Amino acid sequence: MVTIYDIAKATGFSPPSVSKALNGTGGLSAESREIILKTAVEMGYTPNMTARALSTSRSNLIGVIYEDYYMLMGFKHPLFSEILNSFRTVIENGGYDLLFLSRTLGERKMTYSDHCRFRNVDGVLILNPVPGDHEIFRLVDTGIPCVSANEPIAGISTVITENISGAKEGMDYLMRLGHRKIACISGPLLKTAPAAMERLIGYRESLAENGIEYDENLVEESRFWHAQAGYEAAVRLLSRTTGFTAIFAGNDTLANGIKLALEDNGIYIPHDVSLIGFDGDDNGAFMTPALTTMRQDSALIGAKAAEILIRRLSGHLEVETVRIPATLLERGSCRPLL
Amino acid sequence: MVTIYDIAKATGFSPPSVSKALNGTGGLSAESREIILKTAVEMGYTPNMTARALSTSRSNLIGVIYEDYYMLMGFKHPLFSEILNSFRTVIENGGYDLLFLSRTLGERKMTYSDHCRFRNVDGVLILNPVPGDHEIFRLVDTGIPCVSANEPIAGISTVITENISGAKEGMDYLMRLGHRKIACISGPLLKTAPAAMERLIGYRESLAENGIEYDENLVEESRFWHAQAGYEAAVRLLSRTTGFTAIFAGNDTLANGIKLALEDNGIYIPHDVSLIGFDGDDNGAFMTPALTTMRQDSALIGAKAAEILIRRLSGHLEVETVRIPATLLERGSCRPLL
DNA sequence: CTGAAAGCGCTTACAG
DNA sequence: CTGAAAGCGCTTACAG
Repeated sequence: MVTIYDIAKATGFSPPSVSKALNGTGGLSAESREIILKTAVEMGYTPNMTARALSTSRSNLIGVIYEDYYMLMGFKHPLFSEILNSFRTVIENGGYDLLFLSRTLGERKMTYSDHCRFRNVDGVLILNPVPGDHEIFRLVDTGIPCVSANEPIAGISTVITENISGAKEGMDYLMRLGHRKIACISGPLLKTAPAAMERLIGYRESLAENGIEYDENLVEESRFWHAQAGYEAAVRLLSRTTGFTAIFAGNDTLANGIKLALEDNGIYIPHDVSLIGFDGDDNGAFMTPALTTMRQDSALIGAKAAEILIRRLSGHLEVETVRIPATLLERGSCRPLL
Repeated sequence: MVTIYDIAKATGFSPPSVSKALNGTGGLSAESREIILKTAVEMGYTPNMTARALSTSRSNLIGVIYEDYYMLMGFKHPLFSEILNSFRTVIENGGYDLLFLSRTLGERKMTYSDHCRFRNVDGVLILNPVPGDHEIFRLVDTGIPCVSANEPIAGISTVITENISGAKEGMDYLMRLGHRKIACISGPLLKTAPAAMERLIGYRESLAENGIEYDENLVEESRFWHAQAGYEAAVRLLSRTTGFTAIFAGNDTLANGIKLALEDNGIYIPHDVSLIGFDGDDNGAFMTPALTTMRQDSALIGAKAAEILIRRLSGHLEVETVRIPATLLERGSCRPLL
């Protein structure tokens, strides 16, 4: 392994001068720098980030909190994995590496903030925490630069989908197709993970604007976000009423479960009932008919989060909440009412 | 930030003694150790891995090569993401953290092996490389401990699905249902990523064992692994012949494209043609009918790969190839022939 | 059982 | 413009 001492010896300069040449810092004559850089390349020098991190206390490491408590799919999660993809691309272009934060180190328990100190992490992306986890707040309180994706957290910047207007837009689409009796099967209505609540607000706003009275008989809350929960919620809805021509689902996975429940009751999509989802999962394209849905721009969310965090790390302290619009992805699960 | 010097000062011991107590190394009286450990807890000490890594040249960092050149889904990839999930769990339990290896550092190009040196990575999981990438071989040649998942690489341990017998088992299932004219739409037949070839071998073995002649008219190679490629391959197949009652697909995503192509030609599954996939993607459960498939045990693959790498890092040098069986996942896309 | 010394590879003031 | 000194927090021989 070649070090700056080797380069110093080879060129006759001192280690600090080699360091300055390599980093482009400090005053150094252009020729000196050129000689040093050339020699470094010739000798196949690779900087040792561990040493640099120890002396500068900057690691260029970004911690990621990715737990996926609700879907238990981990990296398979259709939405968060996509956010992570684009986050990774942008953050790597910025010269940072990703490191997953966990609460254990071998057998030992540790906190996120322990892990950050342990690895000297520069900043954190809070992507997929356990909802309501107090450790997140404690981490934020340590003052380490954090950014959150798709979940608002007090005191730090957040990038999140325009859930309210997105849901409203999906409802407006159903309205344009002539639907008036529209059921809603929402995700779990938690304050700590407000997407479901926000989408329900959008549902109600659209009803109100279209002069339709809110009917709580048509609204059902699912217990989780997965397909099975959607199925069960749809069964509960159907046990009360079938007086609807369309269903607005809290997300795509729920929508799939809902579709199966309807089919088990002889109700077919889109012939008997129209169905719209939220997210734009790839899964929806595999359904027959393919699922019409409000697509979240996960790639943009991840990229924005990375940009904000990089800016934050270079001293930009302003806290901001960026809302990303959802867009209608028309496929085959909604039909116009005659 | 509290260091071992602070603990040394507080307890009256020397820094080396504190280090020994913390690491459980070297001779130290039980009482001394106890005092030191207790003080460490009281003072809220967290070890600084950067410093430790610099002095021991072990980072407890595992590099991951995850490129996904063929599906371009990144972490959304249904198979590799699942392998990564279980790998992450086991590797973290072993006291290691994950770090993604890339070929760029900010604007600078770098090799995987540069990145490993840069971060002082202890070992590498080769999960999802660009097929045929020479850099992989160069990395392996550096002697850094590597393990590969789902792709055999000379000189290092590999964990990989039993593609041949898995494919054969899927075919045998179709045979048991009475099918004799079975088409095959394989994935890209590359030597550098042999899954498709192995599954085709299984297809042929089953034919042979059942006394059926191989008919190349019934076999079509798709250009990629995604649904669109499956669609196109199915169109090519249909332009030649419709004389088959079942299709064996190279993977689940292809199967979905194949299904759409058949439907566009008025051929329905499973009524007119039975269809079996390979992988066990969640997507298959969203199809109507749900896709029958040979399920790869991704969770086991990832866990095994992590165990092997951990053993390798503790000095176990033996190179092994572990084959994991695929299992039949019966859903609704195959029907018995009367 | 315990500690003084040196070192891991780099950077940061500081002095010239 | 250039370099000698000290330090980042830890561990590893080595000596007592």
